[in-house]
Amino acid sequence: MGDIELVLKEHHIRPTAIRLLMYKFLSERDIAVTLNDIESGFDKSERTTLYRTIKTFEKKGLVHQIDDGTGIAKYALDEKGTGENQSQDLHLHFHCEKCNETICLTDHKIPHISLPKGFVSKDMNLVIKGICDKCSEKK
Amino acid sequence: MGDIELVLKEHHIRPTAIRLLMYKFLSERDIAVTLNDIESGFDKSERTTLYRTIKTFEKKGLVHQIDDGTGIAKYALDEKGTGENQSQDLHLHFHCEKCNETICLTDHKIPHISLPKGFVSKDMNLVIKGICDKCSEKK
DNA sequence: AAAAACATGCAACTTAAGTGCATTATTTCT
DNA sequence: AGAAATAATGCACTTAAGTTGCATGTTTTT
Repeated sequence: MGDIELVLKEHHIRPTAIRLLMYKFLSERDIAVTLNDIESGFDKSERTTLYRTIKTFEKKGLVHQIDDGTGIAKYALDEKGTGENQSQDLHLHFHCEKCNETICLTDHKIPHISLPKGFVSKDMNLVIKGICDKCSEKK
Repeated sequence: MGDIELVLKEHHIRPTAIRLLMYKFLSERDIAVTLNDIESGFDKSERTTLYRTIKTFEKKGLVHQIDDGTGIAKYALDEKGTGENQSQDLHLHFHCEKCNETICLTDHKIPHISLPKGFVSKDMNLVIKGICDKCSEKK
C-alpha cells in the first residue's frame, strides 16, 4: 500500500484514484493552488469532483484553505498531514503581487495578539503581500 | 459647504449627491460593510453606481477593502479620512462567526514580522476570527 | 449476493464582481 | 453665458467562482 493511501486512510478518507492523484498533486508543490490550478492538472476529471475532493480534504483536516486577498480560494496541504496534530495552522502566508503565487511560510507563526475585552479568538489569518524571493531576484 | 463635502474634495472626489450619502452611510457605522449592505441602504441608487462609488473611494484612499474570509469584499472608512496620512492601514480586523460582522480594531497594529531573505513586504492583512464582544455577552 | 453507503459526472443555479455603452450632469474654456 | 470636454449615473449584459441536485457507478458492509 502506498504512502499516500495510508495518509488518506489515517484521515478517514477513502483512497480513490482521484484522491490519490490530488494528494500527489498537492504534495508536489510548495505553493497554494486554486481549484482552477487543480483542474488544469487533471484532464480526466471534472470540476465538481475536484471541488468536492478538495472540500473533503479540508473537512478531514488534510488541507487548509487560504484567503490571500485575490478573492479566489487557494488550498495547501497541512504541515503535518500524517500526524494527529490538529492544532490550528497559525502560520502565515505570503502573496506575491508579481507572480500571483501564495506561499505558506510554515516556520513563521503568527505572534500572539491581545484583543479588547469580550473578544474571543478562534482562528487567525495573516497574509503578507509583496514581492517573493524568486521575483525579487530576477529584476 | 458641509464637512463631508470638504473631505471628498480633499481627496479629489467630486462631491455628488450619492457620494455624500455614501460617505455619511459609512461614517455612521463602525463595522465594515458589503456592497449589499450599502445597496440596502439606498433605495434610490443603483448597484453599479454604488459599486463604482466605493471603488472610487478606495482608489482615492478614503476607504479600505477588507477580506475577512467570507469571500465577500467589505469596506470601511480609513482611520484618518481627513488627514494627509496615507500610511498603510496596518490595523487588524476581527470577524465574528456569530453575527458575521467585521470590525476594524484600529488601535491594534499588526506586529512586525521578519520574512525570509528575498521577500519584500508591501502590505499586510490580518483577520482574527471568533466571537465579538457583543455576541459573547448575550449567551 | 443484496443492501447500504459513498464517489463521480453532468447539468443547472447562485451570487458577487465587473464591463460597455448610452444618457445625464458637471466642469472647463473661450 | 454657451459650447465643448470631462465625469457620473443607470441599465443591460457578461464573467467566473462556488455550490447543489440528481442519476449513475463503485466500494463497503452484512
